[in-house]
Amino acid sequence: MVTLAEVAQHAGVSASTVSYVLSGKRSISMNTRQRVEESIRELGYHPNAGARALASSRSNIIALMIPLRTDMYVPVMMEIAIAVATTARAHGYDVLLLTGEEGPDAVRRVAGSGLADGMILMDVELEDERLPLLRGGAAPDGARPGVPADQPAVLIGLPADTSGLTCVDLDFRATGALCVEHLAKLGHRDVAVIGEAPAVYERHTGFAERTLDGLRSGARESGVRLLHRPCEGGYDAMALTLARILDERPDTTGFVVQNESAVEPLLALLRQQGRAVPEDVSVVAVCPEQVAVQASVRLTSVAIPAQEMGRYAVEHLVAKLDGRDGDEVVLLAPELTVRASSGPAPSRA
Amino acid sequence: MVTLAEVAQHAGVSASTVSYVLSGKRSISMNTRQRVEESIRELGYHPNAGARALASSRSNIIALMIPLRTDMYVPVMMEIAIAVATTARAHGYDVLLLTGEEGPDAVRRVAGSGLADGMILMDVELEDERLPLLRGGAAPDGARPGVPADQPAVLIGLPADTSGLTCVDLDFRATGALCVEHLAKLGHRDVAVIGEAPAVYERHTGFAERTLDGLRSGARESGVRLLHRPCEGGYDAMALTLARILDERPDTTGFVVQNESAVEPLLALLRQQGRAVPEDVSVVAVCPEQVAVQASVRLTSVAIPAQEMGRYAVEHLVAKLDGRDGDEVVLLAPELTVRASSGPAPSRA
DNA sequence: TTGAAAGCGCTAACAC
DNA sequence: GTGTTAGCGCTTTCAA
Repeated sequence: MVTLAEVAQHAGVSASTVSYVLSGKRSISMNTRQRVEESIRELGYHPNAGARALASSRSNIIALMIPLRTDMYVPVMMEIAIAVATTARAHGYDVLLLTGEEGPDAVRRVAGSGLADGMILMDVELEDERLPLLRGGAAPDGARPGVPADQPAVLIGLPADTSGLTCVDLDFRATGALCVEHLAKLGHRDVAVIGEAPAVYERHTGFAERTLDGLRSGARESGVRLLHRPCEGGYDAMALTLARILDERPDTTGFVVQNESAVEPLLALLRQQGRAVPEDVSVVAVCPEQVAVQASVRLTSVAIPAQEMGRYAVEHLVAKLDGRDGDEVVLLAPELTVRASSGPAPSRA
Repeated sequence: MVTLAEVAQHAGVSASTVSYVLSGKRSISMNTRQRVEESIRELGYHPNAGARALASSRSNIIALMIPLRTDMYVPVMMEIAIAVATTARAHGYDVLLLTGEEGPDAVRRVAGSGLADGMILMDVELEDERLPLLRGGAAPDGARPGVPADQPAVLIGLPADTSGLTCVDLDFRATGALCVEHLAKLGHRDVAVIGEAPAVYERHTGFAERTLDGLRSGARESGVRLLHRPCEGGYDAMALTLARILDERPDTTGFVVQNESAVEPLLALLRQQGRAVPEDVSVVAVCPEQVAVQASVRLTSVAIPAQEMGRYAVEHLVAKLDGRDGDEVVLLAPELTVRASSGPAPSRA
């Protein structure tokens, strides 16, 4: 293994000079810099991560905590993870992948061991157990043992109480409102919402409830009747859900879907029943762009900006680590793209 | 920050004793052990990862390199990643997430810096650029600069030349054979294969080509006529592909699909054309279990054992790191589950 | 069964 | 613009 000392010797300079060439923290003469860089290349030197972390108290690693379950938004998760990894690298950080499995312990472990300099949490619940560990130093009375004052973190998602936290998310409230408004403007009076699996609501994931809020208040304002039904993914579950909906509200002409794995089943079922999209019924989806354009009917949809969220999260975290940035809640504005699945409500029979 | 020295002082023992309590590398009296453990708990001590890595030359981190592109198998990737993370934790390792973006440089960087003790590579191409860096110490003439003799690694996927490498994968050749044989036994004589996107073949990803091999040799043996068409995901692409297939081989009654995002479109299109599944045509898929059971017709399929591959990869890697295991190629036997999408070929008109 | 002490490879004062 | 040096917190001989 090549060490910094060996590089220094090879280049005929001191160890610190090599270190400073690498970090750029002090000015180096043209000549010296070149000799050092040449030696580095020639010897194939790579700074030792452990030694660096020990000496500098910075690991240059960001931890990303992803949900263990895969009952929702798998492609979104993946896209976020990739965006996080890519953006992190661009800022000189590597990414440590944690699953939700360990829960709050993972936060303690990673923060306590200095494994990562900061963390990004996905799938945040409204009252998330991990949050107390992350909130800025305001410990009520004295330090809690084993809990560092303040672990720099960014949440992707919005908990109930955001004080002392930095969060990034799509504005799901506005998203919900936008969806009903679109349908209302087209003359739809009865709208059904096909939501995530019941489990998603039960664990009080913020985004699902906030979308519902937005849908409801939007419906109130535009005089639309709303019916909300959670739905497991897949064809069979969707068939049952749809039957129930049409049973309770036969006049339903608008659908808002927030469940990727219900999209295609819904379209297939509507086709089977002879309900044309968008002539008889309109469908608006909240889903990744790719799902919307690959569906059997190109879907009017609000895209989930996965990449953007991942990028934002990293950039805010890096800013925080550099002391350039404080707590902040960023809600990305939803954008509704009209495609082939929504149109004017049919005139009543 | 709590250090080992502080714990030692608190417990009234030496630093090395605390270290040995933690590592279990030498026997400690009941009494001492308990005092130390008590101090650790009381002070909320977490060993510093950097210091540990520096002193022991082991980071206890496994690097996982995932593909950057998301043109295929997203849920599979995700499932593997989660399985890797979970299994790694169970063995005391954390997981560093690398994207394919950096290519071979990532291997050099991670290996050279001692950031990770070993790596797991996904999406391996037949002639992968990263492989020369991983192959066991057999450098032809002298060491190559910057390349450690042997970076412990496990591939998920199979390159053309597996010498000096450890690999885990589904036996895609057998998978292909199994699929045609199933259809052949049911009396199908014309089978069409709907494959991955052309890009997947162009970059010579092993699994796609090996599946095709298996399909072809299976077809030869059972006297089945085979037509293979790559296909981008989505409804429109599938429509075109299907039209071409039925144009060239109107008697096609069997389909093998190896492209998740073509499955549902195919089923919808067949329905639209009045071809009943499985009465008129049979469909066999190579896809994750979840996709098969959630489809609009429950699919006869060969499952992609994502979890199992992830787990295997970690366990082999850990064994290697402990010097318990050498190079090895493990091919998991495919299992075909018969569901509702395949049945006897219709008698010829 | 335990302690003392020498590093691991690097960073960042401090000195010139 | 460059060199010297004292740690960073842990592991692991060596010695008792």
